[in-house]
Parts: sequence; C-alpha cells; structure tokens
Amino acid sequence: MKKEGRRKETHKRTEDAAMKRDLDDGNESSGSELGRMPISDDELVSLSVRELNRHLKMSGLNRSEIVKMKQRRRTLKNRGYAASCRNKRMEQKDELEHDKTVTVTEINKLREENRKIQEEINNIREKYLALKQYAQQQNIPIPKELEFSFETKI
Amino acid sequence: MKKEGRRKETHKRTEDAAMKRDLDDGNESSGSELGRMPISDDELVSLSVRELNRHLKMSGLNRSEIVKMKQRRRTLKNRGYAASCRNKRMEQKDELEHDKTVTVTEINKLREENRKIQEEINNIREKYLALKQYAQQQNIPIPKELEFSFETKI
DNA sequence: ATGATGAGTTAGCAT
DNA sequence: ATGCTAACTCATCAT
Repeated sequence: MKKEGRRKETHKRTEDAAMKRDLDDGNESSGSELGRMPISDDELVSLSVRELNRHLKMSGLNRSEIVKMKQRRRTLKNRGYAASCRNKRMEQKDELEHDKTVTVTEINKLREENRKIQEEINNIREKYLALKQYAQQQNIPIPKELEFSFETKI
Repeated sequence: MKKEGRRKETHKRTEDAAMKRDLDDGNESSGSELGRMPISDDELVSLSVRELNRHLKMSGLNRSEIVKMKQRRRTLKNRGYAASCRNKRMEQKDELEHDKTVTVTEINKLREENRKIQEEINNIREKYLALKQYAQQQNIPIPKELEFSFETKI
C-alpha cells in the first residue's frame, strides 16, 4: 500500500526527541546557571548576524557556549534548507506529472483532429472520382491543368 | 551553479565518520576483550536471521551486546533502503523527463503532419473550384448529387 | 523481520 | 555566512 496524502507533519519528531539527541537546547543544560534568556529556535534562526552577535555579547556566554549556539543556529537553518529542498523536489515532480497529463491530452486531440482531416480527404476523393467518372460517361473533356490526383491513400 | 554528475559516492561519509557517531562498530569498543570475529558490515547485513542467530550464539556476546548488534544490522539495512529509495526517486524522475521529450517530439510530429494534410486539402479545394468554374464557363451542368462543398476553411 | 519513506542531521560544494 | 543536496539515521507505517 501507498502512504499517500501524508506529506508533512506526520513524521515530525516530537520536538524534543529531535532536539535532545543531536542538539542541545541551550536551556538549563550545560555550564553556569544565571538567569539568561532561553532564546527559542524560531528566534535563533531568524536573527540577523548582527543581532545574533549582540545577543551573544549581552548573554555572557563563554567561548564554547557561543560555538554551541552558533552550531545550533546552523543546524536549525539546515533543517529549513532540507525542508525546502524536499519541497522543491516534490513540486518539480508534480509539475512533470502535470505536464504529462497535459501532453497526453494534446496528443490525443491532435490524433483525433488528424483522423478527421484524413477522413475528409477520403470523402473529397470519392466525390471527385465520381465527378470524373461522370465526365467520362458524358464525354466531357477535362483540361490537363485542371486534372489532379490524390497522392494520399489511406 | 548546478552540482551535476555527482550522483553517487561523492558524499559518502568516510566509512568511520558515519559509523563512529551513531553506530558502534562492535569492534574493540565496549565490553570484554576476547578474540572475537569482528564481522563486517557487509556480512552483517547479508546474513539470514538463522545465520545471524547462530553467529551470535557462537560469539558469546552478552544481552546488551546482542541488542546492539541487532540494532547495527537494522541500521545497515536502513541505509540500504534509503539508498534504493533515493535511487527509485531518481529513476522515476528520469523516466518522467524522458517521457516528456518523447511526447514533445510526438506532438511536433503530429502538428507537422496535420499541417501537411491541411495544406493538401487547400490544394484540392483550389483545384476543385477551378474545375467548377471551368464547368460554368462551358455551361456544363453538374448533377446535384455530385456537388460537394469544403467545410474546412483555413 | 523487512521494506519504504518523511523528517532531521551532517558533510561538502558553491556562492 | 548562507543555501543546497547526497548520504545517513531515525520514527513510523505497511506487510
């Protein structure tokens, strides 16, 4: 069975499940316990470099804590990049699939059109031949420059 | 710039880089140091369940080591699944792209064919009209059942 | 148990 | 620094 219509949210790790193992929230974990601003993931990714540096200065974090923080920021950014990468992939796929249905429709339309025109030619040919036969029966001469033949046979 | 032609191998983590962090090779790492068979990744994934169990019995590993080993096996299997999943995705994409070029070619072919047939009809119409005009000039009556008209105008 | 796939992490390339 | 993407790990669903 295909697992359709589940293109977001379902597999999202419960927020901390993801955080706990690979990152390190920055809150209440390592180092000195001073009353610092926790700073959320959303803030951390959206801060500009300038703002981030200012925030880091103010916070009184030590070297390794700052490095950790910058790494957390990078990881969070990467999470977003990965999401948009997958997203892009899906959109391109959907686009290709859509194109496909469009072109298939187009081909069928052209085939049908083609068939009709071909039919029309057959029709014309029959009538022309009848006319020609009539002329022969009536002994009516047709000037050569008015003769024409049907190259297209079906 | 696009990073093309790098669809395999390039990003493969250097074998231990991957192993060290999340897995645990099973060699010389934790627990008792007896002269045991290291067992490679390739062996571990390819063993059948029966063979694996036999191997585990023989090796004298303790509970948690066995659990670790089974987990390593699962992870290695998952690695393969992920690879085939990516592979499948690329194949499907390539297929769609190929289909696209094929159908575009087909459409152009049909359009051209169509155009030619349409041209042919125009040709026939002109000649027929000339013939009809000739008949009028010569005062040759054409029976109604032999008359026909061209519905198709360009 | 096995296989497949979405989301998240990491390495590494490009800008 | 930022963005992207292949490969990998993990959770989760289906078989």
